[in-house]
Order: sequence, then C-alpha cells, then structure tokens
Amino acid sequence: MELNERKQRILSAVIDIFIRTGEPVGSKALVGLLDNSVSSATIRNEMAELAAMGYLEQPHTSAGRIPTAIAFRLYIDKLMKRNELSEQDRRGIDGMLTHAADDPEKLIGTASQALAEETGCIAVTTTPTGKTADIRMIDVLRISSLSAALLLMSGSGLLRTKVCRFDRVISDNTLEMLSQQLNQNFCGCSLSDIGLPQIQGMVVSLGEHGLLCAPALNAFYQLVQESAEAEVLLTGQLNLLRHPDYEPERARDLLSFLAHRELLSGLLTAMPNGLRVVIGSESQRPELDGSSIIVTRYKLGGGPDGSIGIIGPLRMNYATEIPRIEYFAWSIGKILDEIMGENNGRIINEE
Amino acid sequence: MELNERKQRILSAVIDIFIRTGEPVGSKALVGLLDNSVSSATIRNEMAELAAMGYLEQPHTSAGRIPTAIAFRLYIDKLMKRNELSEQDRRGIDGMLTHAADDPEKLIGTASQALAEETGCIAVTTTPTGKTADIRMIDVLRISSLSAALLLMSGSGLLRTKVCRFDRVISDNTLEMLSQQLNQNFCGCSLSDIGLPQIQGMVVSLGEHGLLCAPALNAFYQLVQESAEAEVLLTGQLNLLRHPDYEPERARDLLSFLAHRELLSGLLTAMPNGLRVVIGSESQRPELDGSSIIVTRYKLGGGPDGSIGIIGPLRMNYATEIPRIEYFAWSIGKILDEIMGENNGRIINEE
DNA sequence: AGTTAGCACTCGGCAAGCCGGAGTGCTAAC
DNA sequence: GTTAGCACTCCGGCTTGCCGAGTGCTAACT
Repeated sequence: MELNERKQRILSAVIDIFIRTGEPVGSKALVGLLDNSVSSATIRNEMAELAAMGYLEQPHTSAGRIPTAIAFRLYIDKLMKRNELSEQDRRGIDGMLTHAADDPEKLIGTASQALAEETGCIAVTTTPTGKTADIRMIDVLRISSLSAALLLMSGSGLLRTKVCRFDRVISDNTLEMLSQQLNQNFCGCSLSDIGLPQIQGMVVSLGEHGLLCAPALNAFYQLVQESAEAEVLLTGQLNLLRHPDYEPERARDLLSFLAHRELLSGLLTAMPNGLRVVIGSESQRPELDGSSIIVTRYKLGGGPDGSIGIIGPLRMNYATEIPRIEYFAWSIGKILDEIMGENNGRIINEE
Repeated sequence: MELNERKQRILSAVIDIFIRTGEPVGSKALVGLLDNSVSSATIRNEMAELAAMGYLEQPHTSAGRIPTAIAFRLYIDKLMKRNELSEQDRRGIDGMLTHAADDPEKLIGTASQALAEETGCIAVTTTPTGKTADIRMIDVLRISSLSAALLLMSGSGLLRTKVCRFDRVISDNTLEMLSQQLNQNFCGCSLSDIGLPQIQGMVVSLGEHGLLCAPALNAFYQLVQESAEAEVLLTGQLNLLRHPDYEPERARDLLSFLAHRELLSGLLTAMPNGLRVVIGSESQRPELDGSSIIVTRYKLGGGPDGSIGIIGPLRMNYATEIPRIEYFAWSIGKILDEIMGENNGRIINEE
C-alpha cells in the first residue's frame, strides 16, 4: 500500500485536528478540511488503510482515529508546515534574554522559565557543559581558621564556589601555598582533564602541607567534577498538572521520572546535535510514553554546548514550538558569545 | 458545657485515629481505645456534645466525626503526647547533616531534602538571613574585557557571585580601584545597612571611574540585596501528589500558591520565634485551608536566623514530626556554628 | 443521674442496567 | 473508484437499587 497524496492530506488533517482538540478524529470532521472533495465514506476507507499501515489507531471500536507515534514522526519529518515566529515574538525573546543576561546560568534560567510559560510545557535546559572549557582561575578564600572557600572560574563563564573544612587550624601561609599550586597546576587545563591522579600529584607537590590540605584538594576535585557536569534545569512542572492530557497519576509518574536528573541528563547528552524530537516510546523509557521531547543545542563559542527544549504531551503544536525552541537556542548562543566576549580563553587574574 | 476528662480522652482518641486513617471516626472504633469502660452509645452522646462545642464535625449525617481545626489546636497545645526521636534517629540526622555540611546553603538543602523524605510532606526552609550579617570581603574578578564577576562573602557564611557587564572596555586599573573602594567602604558593614545612597556615594568617590563602573555598582547593590534576603527553599513537592489526602486539584492549587515565594517568605518571617504550628485556615490564606504548617527557627551564632519546617495535610503526625523538626533545627544550628567557627565577624582577606 | 441496648433512619458509595450518540465497517448501487 | 445506507459497537452519562456504616432517640437498667 502506498502513501499517496490524498492519504497524506488526510493524515495531516487528522494530526492537525488531534493536536487542536486532543480527541479521536472521525471521518465526518475531515470532509470540510478536504474541500468537500470526497465524502466521509471515502475518507473512512482511506483511514482504514492508514490504520492498517500503522499511522492511525482507534482507542476502541467505533471511536475516531488518533495518530500513532509513527504518524507524528512522519508529520514532523515530512508533512508539517513550520509556523515561524513573528518578528515581534523574536524581538520579545531577544529583549527578555538580553535583559536577564548577567551570567550564563541566570540566562539559561530565564530562558527556561520563559519557554515553559510560552509553550505551557515543561522546559528542560542544561547549563553550558564545562567539559571542553578550561580553568581560568582558582581562588582560595579564608572563611574561618578551620574553613576556606574555593572559587573556580571556567572558560565557559561559570563561576562556582565550594567550602571545605580542615581538620586542624590552617595558616595563611598554607592557604597561600595551596592557591599558588592549584593555579600553577591547573590553570588552562580543561576541566575534563582533571582526575584523581592529578589531584594526588598535588599532595606530593605541596610537601609538608599536603596532608593538611587534603580536604581542600578533595573539595577542589568535587568542584571540578560539578563544574564539568552540565546541570539539568526543569521549569514549569506545574504546567503538567494543569494540562488536560495528563491525568494526575500520569503527571506524577512523569515528574517522578524527571526528578532523576542523571537519567534525564543521559537522555539529553545522548542526542545528536541539531534539533531532535523524541516521540513517546522512541526514547525506550516507559515513563515517557505518551510524552514528546523537543530539544536542540545552543552554541557557545562555535561549538554546541548545552541543551534547551520542552517536554510535553504527544500532541504538542510542533509547527509552532519547534521554530520557537530553535530561536531560543539561537538567541542564547548569540548572547552567550556576547557575554563571554572576545577574551574567551585568555587568563586574566587580578588582585 | 465543660471539657471533662472523658471528653478529652475521647477527643484525643478521635484525633489519633483520624491522623492514622484519615477517615471519619465512628463511636464503635473508640470503645476499644477507652478500655471498653463505656459503651458506644455513651461515646455517641459525648461525641454529640463535642460536636456542639465545635471540636468535631460530620462530613454528612450518619458519618463518623472528624476533628476541626479547633480540636487540632487544642490537641497540639494540650492533649498531645510528644513522641521524641530515638537516639538512633538523632544520630542519623546528625551524621547526615555533618556529612553534607560544606557551606550553609548546601547544609540547608540537604536538611530540607531529608526532612521531606522522612515526613512525606513538603519541607520548607529558608537560608540564613544575611540581614544582620556583616560583609567580610568583596572581590572583583575579570571575566572578559567587558565583564567581571563580583564576589561577596558575608559573616553568615554565604558566598555569592554576580556577573556584570560594562558598556566599554575596562582596564585592570579601574577594576583594581573598584575592588579597593568597595572593600574600604563596605567591609564590616551590615548587609541591611547598604542602600542606594551609599552606592551613589561610591560613584563620587570613584571619581573619573565612577560612570564607567556604574554597572558594577548596580550589580553590587543587587548582590547585597539578594544576599540579605532569605531564600525560600521547597523540597518534596512530589510528596503532595502522592498523598491520599490531596486530590490532584487541591495539590495543584497548593503548589501554585507555594510557587509564589514572596508570599511564603512573608508568611514565614511574620511568625514569632520558637516552634509554631499553623493549622488550616489560621493562616488566613484560603489556599492553605486543609493544610498545616509546622515551622521553627534554627539559630546561628546565638540568634534565630532561618526557618525550617514542613507543609502537609491537616492530619499530620504532630506528635512525631514536631520533635523531629525541632531536632533538625537544633542540629543545623549546632553545625552552622561549627562551620562558621570562632572567627565569626573577623575579616580575613588573603591574596 | 448516668449508662446502655435497641431500633429506625440517613446517607454515601458501588454495581447494574439503560440509553443516546458518535463513529465505524460493510454492502450494494452509482 | 466513489458514495449512500444501514446495522453494529462501544463509551459515557444517567438512574436505580441496595448495602453498610454510623447516627440520634427512646426506653429500660443500675
């Protein structure tokens, strides 16, 4: 059986209506959308064939048809007519993001919130991965005689701190030494290059201070790990509870699943570059059955760096939301490059 | 009508059962709990009087009775027998918190999570208020030729950063100057003492650099404001969706309300010191009808400083959870003092 | 006077049964 | 290949009836 023109038109129409109403689509409702060129009986025949081909299914006998995941796949890849953002919408996004753009994390946070609000879905974003980023600067700041804060600035604009506690009172001298050694050894290194061996090497090169500084080195290691890892941010979970497609139990299960950031993170990083739409069970995750994910990457300094997208019901308005997400990603990339400026990679450490 | 011994015992028993089962309590169920000393008919009579006095109510004729908010109030203030934590539980809490205690914010975060998990409610915590805390140190770190990060360390152990962007390329000299002036003017100041006038004064004292540094001063002002403000942290929202007492719609409404952090923050700071239980409508907030809040303050360096507590259904296990929350608060205070150490207030700025 | 057994009554919740409507598949005619 | 017509299916909402839990009241008992 072949997917001829008319079948495609019918399938498109079914998906359009289903996205709009969320209810099974019957043959009569389609007559008008096809210019009354055929009767409902003909459409019924076509729909039966589409069902046999796996594009449509019935919730039960004598109900209308709903599109399958395969149909959505085809729709997104071939049939859909993109609904580009208006100039006004774009300016709105640009303005808002530019306004919020101090540091990258805040920028991503604002974008996430806006995206969730505009789409009515859950927005999912990751902060820029630090993996490829280099360390620009390390600082050691005393808090009390027994504790100090480590500060790490990376090339991707991240600024992170971590507090560590020492076992014994530690002198200014030792801290000074620690700071120097850390900078000497690790400035310019890529975050992903720093592992336990390097840290252990530090214990040696610190000599007599080595043991004393162990907690700090440990904290530094953790700090590096945390900075290298992309943080997954979810916004708008409440949207899910309000959505008619999610009965409470399903919403709860999905939210429970999404609470496991490590799974989600894996899912996101496993994706190829460029825009990607995962429809329902395609993800191999039963919890995501009945939900779709649209994600893309935003870029920082040329390469893809973090993810931004939405998670919502199968019947999302792909034609509108895909361009929206693409625009968000583009805008974020642009602003990030602006923030990070031309000095990306140069190490400047004053004071 | 007087609340005699037997009425009190009956009321207590009704509340105990209701807390356990969540269902209206009938007269027969109470016979056993009162040592079979009276028959169900007698209990019925007493219950009718308790209902007339406003302590019990019926969801409908011919159903059992459920305790009113007034009954819970009485129960918590007078009737309840506290169910203290076991030595083992305490050690568990201590261990976990000590382990997680790098910086105050992380400590609070961990405590919040643990509390939510142990109680099955939403945990609500605030980070230490910086209001009374002094500024220990300010640092200015260059990011690019057009941007820099401000770092602020406060006496309450908070470490915050904020990135600012300049309009024009800014020299190392200017940044150096800015850093010096900021430290000179504000180190040792209490966070709440810094207002716009002081910031404006800075523009003058920076002379020719004043205008150039305006974005940084603006960022600094925001940084101070953010640091002074207690941040409200909610954990375990999913617990609400799982709880049988919350039908989905109510859960959603409550969560929507809780999303307004400013309202919640107001609610928390308006409370007197010491442990406080707000039962249902006592809060004057219709959204909190049917929910209870238990909060107390944890201390830092002698004075009360932040809040920790839970939000959940009316029928919480007060006898168990109140001691638990008190212990969490006590333990947090102890650990905070340990972290902050004896140097609280001393300004040490190396490098 | 306080307590208790007995009884009629009330009401929510559940299952069964009924019906209307929407939509289908099939057949026969165009 | 298309269409009208028709019998059929099944969901969803509605009504009905029944069961059980629990009450309030009354009359008898201690």
